[in-house]
Parts: sequence; C-alpha cells; structure tokens
Amino acid sequence: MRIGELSRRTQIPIRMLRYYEERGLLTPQRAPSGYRHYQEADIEQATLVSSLVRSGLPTRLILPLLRDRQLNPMDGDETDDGDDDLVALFAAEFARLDSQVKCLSFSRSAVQQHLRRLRATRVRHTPTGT
Amino acid sequence: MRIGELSRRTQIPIRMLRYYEERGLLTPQRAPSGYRHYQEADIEQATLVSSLVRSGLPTRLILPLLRDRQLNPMDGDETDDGDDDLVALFAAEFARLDSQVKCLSFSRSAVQQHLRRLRATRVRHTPTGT
DNA sequence: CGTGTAAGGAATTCTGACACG
DNA sequence: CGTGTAAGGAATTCTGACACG
Repeated sequence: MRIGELSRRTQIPIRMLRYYEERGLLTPQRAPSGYRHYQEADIEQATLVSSLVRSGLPTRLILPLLRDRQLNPMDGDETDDGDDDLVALFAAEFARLDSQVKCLSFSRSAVQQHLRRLRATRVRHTPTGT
Repeated sequence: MRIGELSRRTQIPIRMLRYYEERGLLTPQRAPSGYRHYQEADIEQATLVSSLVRSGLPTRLILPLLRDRQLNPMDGDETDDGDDDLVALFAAEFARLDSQVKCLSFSRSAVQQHLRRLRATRVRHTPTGT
C-alpha cells in the first residue's frame, strides 16, 4: 500500500510516516515513481512506533528497540551487546512510563466516578430527557 | 502540619501547594503567624489534585470534581445541576485519559519486553558480572 | 534537678512578581 | 495555564548557656 492508505489505516499523519522513515524506523520500498510502498506488516510497526513516540520515547531509542524485535530469537549476537548505557536509558524510560500510567489511571477513574455522579443528578433533574 | 511537611509527605512542590490554594483546591487554615496549617485529610486531597493536574486536567474542572466528592450522597441538590457543558467537558477529558493510558501502557510493555531481552543478552555476554 | 529565659543563627514560610513554553 | 525562581521580610525553631529555687 502507499502512504495515504497506511496513514488512513493507522490514523498516523503522513507527515509522521515520512518522519519515521527519515529516522530509520520504517523502511518502505520505493516504486519507480518514487512512491513509498508499505507491507501489511508495516501497519503494526508504524502503530508501535507511533505509540512509542507519543509516549515520549526519543526516536534514537526506538531504533534499537525495533532492531531487537526483528531479530530471530535463535540468532546469536547481532544485538547491542552489553550496552550498559542503553539498558540504563530504557530502564529510566520504563520507570517513567510506569509512573505516568499510574498517575493517569488514577485520574481517569476519578474523572469517571465524577462523570457517573454528574450524570446521575442530571437524570434526576431531567426525567423527561430522551 | 505546615506546608513543608505536606510537601515532603506528598512529594508535591511547595510552590504547587500554594498554587492549589490560590485556585481554591486546597483550603488550609492559617496560624496567627500566617503559616498554613493542613489536616491529615489534606494529604489525600493534595495527592488527588496533583494527579489530576499532572494528568492535564485544568484546575477549573478539578474544583467542581472535588466539591462533588465532598458531598454527602444522601444530600439532595447542591450539585452543579444539569450542567450539560460540564458533563461534556468531563466526558472529553475521560476519553482523552483513557486513550492516553492505553497508549502509554502499550509502550510500557514494549519497553519492558525490550529491557528483558537486553538484559538477557547482557548476561549471556557477561557471565562473570556480579 | 527541672524549668525559665535571653541570644544568635539557621531553617521555614510568607507574598507578589517575573519568566517560560 | 502550570511551574520555576529570585527577592525581601516575618515567624519559627534550634542550640548552648546562664539563672533560679
């Protein structure tokens, strides 16, 4: 598929799909026309990248993460060996995401609870509402 | 307790505790000296407010949410009756929080998975590590 | 001993303002 | 709008010392 279709199916702006490619996170083939050509599997990949980017991961961390993912588990080594710095960076990102999820989940349920009560009193006052 | 202790126990900057009060979200008593005096219950309240603020809720929405919370369920009306606008605003916030939680959770588990593999290969290459 | 007090400094808190993205 | 910071002052608390009965 071409970029427009991928954008539509993933809800990711075309601008961002091109940006991901610029950062090496997505590598579509090219038609003679120069049009990008994506595989079905790129839908999943683009979705993952988009999620990570929106979650605040710098693209330079997303790249090694993707490489790791594409490795055959049976393969030995082509990994970022013993990269202590990388491990530390990812550990920090994980901690950040974890606490952010907790904060948002907590807020989400507080808002949900409020919403329920708000609607309850609304109904009580507007019994004729459709 | 005074503002310093509350700040320490909630991990919320003093600056923010003062700001919450300015917005009517926290209403500590005052000592003759002018020092703020907080109750134990303010710990929970401050934590809730902080979470909501960090989650991106505007303080003007947090205020009615708190009021609602403090209402006795048996009481009748003193609520924001039939406030369609409020309901819509909260519904929008809820939707936003919900999708944000999903995005972050997804990213979180992707990073966690990567971290595991990263550590696994690190160990394989550094069997003597402590 | 238990208790009050003056002394000087350190830590805490106050407000109103400016800065930033 | 939420948050940080520098400024200048006021209230609070701390410690070690001296005094008293």
